[in-house]
Amino acid sequence: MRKSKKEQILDIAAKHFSVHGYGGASLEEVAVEVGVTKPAIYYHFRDKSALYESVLLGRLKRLADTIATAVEAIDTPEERLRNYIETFGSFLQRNGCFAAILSHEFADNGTNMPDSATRELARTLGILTAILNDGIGSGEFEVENPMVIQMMIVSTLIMHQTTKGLRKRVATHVNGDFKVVPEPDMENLSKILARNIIRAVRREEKR
Amino acid sequence: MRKSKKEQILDIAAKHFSVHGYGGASLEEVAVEVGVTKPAIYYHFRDKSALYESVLLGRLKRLADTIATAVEAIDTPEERLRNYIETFGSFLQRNGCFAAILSHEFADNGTNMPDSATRELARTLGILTAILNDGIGSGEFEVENPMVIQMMIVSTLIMHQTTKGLRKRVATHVNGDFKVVPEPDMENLSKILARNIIRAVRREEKR
DNA sequence: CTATACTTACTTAACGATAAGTAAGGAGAT
DNA sequence: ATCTCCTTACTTATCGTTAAGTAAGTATAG
Repeated sequence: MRKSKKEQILDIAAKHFSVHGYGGASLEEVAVEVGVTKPAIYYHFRDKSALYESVLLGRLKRLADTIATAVEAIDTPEERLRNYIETFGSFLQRNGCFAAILSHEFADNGTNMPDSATRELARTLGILTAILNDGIGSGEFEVENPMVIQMMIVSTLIMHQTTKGLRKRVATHVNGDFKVVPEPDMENLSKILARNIIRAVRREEKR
Repeated sequence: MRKSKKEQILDIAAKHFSVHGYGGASLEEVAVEVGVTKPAIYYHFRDKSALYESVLLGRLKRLADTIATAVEAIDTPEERLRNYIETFGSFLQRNGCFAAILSHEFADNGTNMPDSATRELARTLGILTAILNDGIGSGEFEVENPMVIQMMIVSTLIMHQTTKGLRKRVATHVNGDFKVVPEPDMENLSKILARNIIRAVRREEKR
């Protein structure tokens, strides 16, 4: 069965928000790509911010749910941490526009984020905090400041996805004589990141 | 001696670009805050993109220079890596608007970045790549993919600076029963980050 | 079975605000 | 008299948003 106009608007809008951010996205352009006129959007959504909230909140809810169910079955903090990072990464990969939307939101310091969205974000980050605290409590982890580990994980995953084009341009100017390492795809990145994070938090005496 | 109008425009524009990004910043608002009219900006700069390039390039050049001179005197890869991260961090702290401008640029995938700017960014990142490769060559480091380490460092430093307000809002919704760790300031963050990164890249056998 | 009433899902047209950019002119110093 | 550094006044384009109208479908009453 074909998608309803409302679903199409949500999909196309997500794409435009991810490329241009909330302020930069044009409802006119969204409407044209959907094949309707601009006021048709206003029939389905109260205003631009309501459309944005709908786009953002759905993805944030699914992210938190996906991670929560993926992580709950696992026993050891180390494996839960690994799973958290890899699940986060594969979610970003499966939901193409999502990382870029978050990226814009971070750059804007959350100016256009409704409270409902920060709530879901808090849920996602809370799971990570719990994992880290578990590991610290059991003596498996040694963490100076969990927030720093959070930033290392979340910002790396999101930035990797978002800055793909920019990195390609930057690589043009690299005049190193060393071999260029191939760009990891999202799945590889999250696995490598997970290993690096675990090396950083694992207790020294245990190694 | 007082600042010239041109310097004032550059300063105020940097602030506006950092808050709203390239597309979101209004030259009218910049002009009002400087105390001139909009065409006065066009007297000093060809157009909006030229003003932006001037703002961005100056900072990127100083960043690369600052890091290059800070790092060159140091011998061991580990200490050079630590110094790179801490110098990067303190530069971001001293240049308030810079992290947010970069953050917007990353979110936009470098759409508004002139080639001159990607060149300087490549210089900054090239120094880091060289340090990592040195450490790998001498057997002190064990790195799966240097690009991942790069992302972990750069994105964490920038995101920490940029998302301060958002993190505060998110923290409101955290319903954990564990004690809340105090937010590290930029100096502490870069020190903690440096220690974490070094734990991640230091060779296992050497520990 | 059909006329009436109402809803759904839009379109056309236009509003006020604001954006980047420009042409022309003027004040003040050299 | 000319150069520097602006201002006034404007154009063109686009933005989010709203008002008003309409074709098509559905539920209901007679």
